Amino acid sequence: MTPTPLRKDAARNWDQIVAVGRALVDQGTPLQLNDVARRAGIGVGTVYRHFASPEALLETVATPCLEALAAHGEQALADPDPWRALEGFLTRTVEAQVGDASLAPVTAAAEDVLPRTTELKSLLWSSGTTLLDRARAAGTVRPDLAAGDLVPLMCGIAYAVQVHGGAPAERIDTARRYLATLLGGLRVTPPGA
Amino acid sequence: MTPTPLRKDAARNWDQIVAVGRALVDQGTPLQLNDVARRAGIGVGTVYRHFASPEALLETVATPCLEALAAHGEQALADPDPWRALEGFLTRTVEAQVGDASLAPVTAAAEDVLPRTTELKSLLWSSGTTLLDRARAAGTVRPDLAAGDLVPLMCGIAYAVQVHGGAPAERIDTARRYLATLLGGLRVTPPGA
DNA sequence: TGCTAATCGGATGGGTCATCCGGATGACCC
DNA sequence: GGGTCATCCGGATGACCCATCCGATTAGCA
Repeated sequence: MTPTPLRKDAARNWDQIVAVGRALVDQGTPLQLNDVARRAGIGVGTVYRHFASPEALLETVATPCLEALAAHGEQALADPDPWRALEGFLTRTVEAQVGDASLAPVTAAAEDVLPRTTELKSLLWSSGTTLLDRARAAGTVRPDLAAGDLVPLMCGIAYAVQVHGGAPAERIDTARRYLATLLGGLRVTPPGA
Repeated sequence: MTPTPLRKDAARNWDQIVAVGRALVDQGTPLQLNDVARRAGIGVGTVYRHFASPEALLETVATPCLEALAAHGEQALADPDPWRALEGFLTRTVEAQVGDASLAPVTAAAEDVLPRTTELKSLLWSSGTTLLDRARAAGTVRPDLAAGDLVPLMCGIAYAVQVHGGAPAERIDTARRYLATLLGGLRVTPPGA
């Protein structure tokens, strides 16, 4: 799977670049490869060789979180309650998007630059689609909601939280409130039914 | 109100610039003043004198639509049915955001560059707040939704529609579906109650 | 028609971005 | 342990985009 195991110094620099990228993302600074190189104490050429574009670095930074989400998505399929499974899936996904700034742009992007990202997103959407289909078949969600609506709605919630602003702790609370509102609109039959 | 009535050629150029800006916005091209000048057949300096930044031009382009929304907002206050008034207000606002690409960035921006924009947004938010408060007092909306949530949620819907993509006609349909879902989550008592 | 003040509009300087190539270094084999 | 080679490092470099400034021009007015 790894065509060339990467030389020792190259691997060290790779880690360094990703670490700086993660730090920049966390503090909300837009990724500029020239800037990343300066902060990492590494030549500009090295950074551009490892990551052809800021998007490539961003996707790399987001990969671990995407992997966790994809894993949780597959695991949610085991839940016998269709509505609870969908609810948990959406909750976890939205909270991850709000908590990790690298996720929102990657999930909203129509095109990916890393194959791994495409693969993970495909897995994640596949889980979401199945969960939504199951819930619809059980009659617990609006029938006019298609699988293609799942991603936009989650991105919309994340964006709404961003527009609302506030401290990180407050933002998670906001996200939960917005998601609860949306879920209330998604659900057809009351929870007690 | 108009400190200096603007010279004839200056007014002509102003109109020309706004027209080009409107055209660019409609076709989804990001506003670059240098580019606007070239397309309008006008010197770069002239464009920068009329509009200090791309945001200023964007806000100018969006102003007519904002004025219409603000007018409708005040008019909605006359509706005796609190829920129907709020519903109509949100519907009109979201549809305008989806139909006019200049609106979304302006409404989502925390800071404005034109005083007129700030004034119109303030009017609009004021109407929205009143409508929401009235609906909450009537017990027809979730009690945990604050006035500050109105703008983020509408921007979130508009963003979700954008992520969903598709042709303009399809986008309005998508917007209506998303808004219906959100409204279903907002409402506490069924419409017939 | 001539004067004045405002406007026009391109040439110009600063800044950012991505690339390229000579020097250096790690990996492998003898 | 030493030599050879492929790979990597990293800053200097060129191209591009943006915003400003000032000489030339034109509209408004007596």
